[in-house]
Amino acid sequence: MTGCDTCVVRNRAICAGLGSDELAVLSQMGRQRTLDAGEPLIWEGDESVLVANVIEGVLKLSSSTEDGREQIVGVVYPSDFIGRPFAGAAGHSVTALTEARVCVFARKDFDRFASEHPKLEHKLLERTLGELDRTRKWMVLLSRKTAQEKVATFLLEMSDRLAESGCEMPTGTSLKAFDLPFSRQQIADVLGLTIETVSRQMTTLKRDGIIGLPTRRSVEIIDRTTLEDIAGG
Amino acid sequence: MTGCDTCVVRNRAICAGLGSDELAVLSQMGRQRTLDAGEPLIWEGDESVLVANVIEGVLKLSSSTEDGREQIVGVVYPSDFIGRPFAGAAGHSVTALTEARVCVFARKDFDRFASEHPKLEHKLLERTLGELDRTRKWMVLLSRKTAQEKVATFLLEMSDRLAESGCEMPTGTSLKAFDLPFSRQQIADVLGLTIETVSRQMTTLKRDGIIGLPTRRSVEIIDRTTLEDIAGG
DNA sequence: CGTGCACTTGAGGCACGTCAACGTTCGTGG
DNA sequence: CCACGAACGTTGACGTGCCTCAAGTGCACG
Repeated sequence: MTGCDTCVVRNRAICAGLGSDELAVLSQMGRQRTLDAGEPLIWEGDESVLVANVIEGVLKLSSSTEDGREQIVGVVYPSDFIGRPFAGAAGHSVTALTEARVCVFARKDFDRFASEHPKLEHKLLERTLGELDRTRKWMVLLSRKTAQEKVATFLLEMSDRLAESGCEMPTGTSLKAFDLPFSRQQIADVLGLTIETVSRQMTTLKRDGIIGLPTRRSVEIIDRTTLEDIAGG
Repeated sequence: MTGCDTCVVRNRAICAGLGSDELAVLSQMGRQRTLDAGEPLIWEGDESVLVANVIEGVLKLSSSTEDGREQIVGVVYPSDFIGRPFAGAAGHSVTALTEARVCVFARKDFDRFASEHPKLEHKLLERTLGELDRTRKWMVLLSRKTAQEKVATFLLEMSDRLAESGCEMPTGTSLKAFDLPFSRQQIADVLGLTIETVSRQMTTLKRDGIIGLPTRRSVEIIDRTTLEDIAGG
């Protein structure tokens, strides 16, 4: 039964800023849960019964059209918040991409606690506003960028966000080489492309010496400047 | 100098739920401003100096790639909130589509007031969460739907949101005929299409007797069921 | 009655999707 | 430890939906 005191995201998640007495109450309400890669946490359309903080791992938020075309509408990393407080239904599914550890709360308990703790709501508001900014930026990518630009942007964003969440380095750094938490299919789902197109773009970038692909799940950014030029916007 | 008491969005905007004394303070901080159609309120990348409530009219939130391709990332209606509290820079431009009336606040004043009034922050949080839901739903449309589906979805959404914001009718109704606050170019920018493609799809829907186009700015939904089928997802 | 802008319509090209075959990695059981 | 099969990824050939470019057409303005 690990307490919040030892939580690795203690100072970055929405819990930051709470006093130790408040934290004690909150930790009574929550419980940790581990997820295997591929394991779902929340299903699209289900009643919104739980919310959570990501402690470790990467998860996807996805939504599908009636005929089964999937689109990943968000990706969350350690210290990010999951779920939909103050509403009845979940607008999207949440699924672990890697092994993950999350701190889960019953939504109703959390709603009540949040309503009584303005500091927490403030943190949550800031986080939600940031997520909205990021989502809107992603909309431009989805509708106005070419496949080449999309893949380049994706690789750069991955390198930045993994560096942030890994957090062994000063903020502002980005990784030169890293393991993708995504399969090719999932990359396609993030970018609104097909698996074949993603594969072709990756191969092209590799052939041009801009990136390296040591194994199927790992990427090395060789010429970041050029990659940024290609990413554009 | 119209006060908040007589404000038409008084009970729907984030101000709802504030006591009359608090409202008095808030109204001291804000001032009403009218905008002509096409007039900008906030520029992308500018320092975030103001936030606002929409009282009347429709405004677009837009973002562009470096080479000038524009994407509309959101559309706001009466009672909606505009701007980015708690952050330095605006991620997107805000421009009036119709004549509009907004209630403007200096961002710093608003930030301070919000931090001291949990009820206001709570309303803002709910609104932001709702906006995030809507934005994510729109992402699926942008990346996974065909031009035909996009236009159909757009027309249905317009009819719903204009009915809501007009608010002379019970909630849940949608308009059968209405005036578009958008030019063809702007519709294209919302849907991530070109003006020609939008025009062609509209013509097709008209030829098939699903919609009517009495004038270039007005739309009549003749066969809503079929339109919903086409919109899909 | 022109002039200009918003919109429509048409012809043609290209980026990406589709379909299909093949290569590679990895887990499983003999 | 190797053999096998399934899942994942790559590559190629081809089709098509939307974009591009280029003329019209109709409506609103002086």
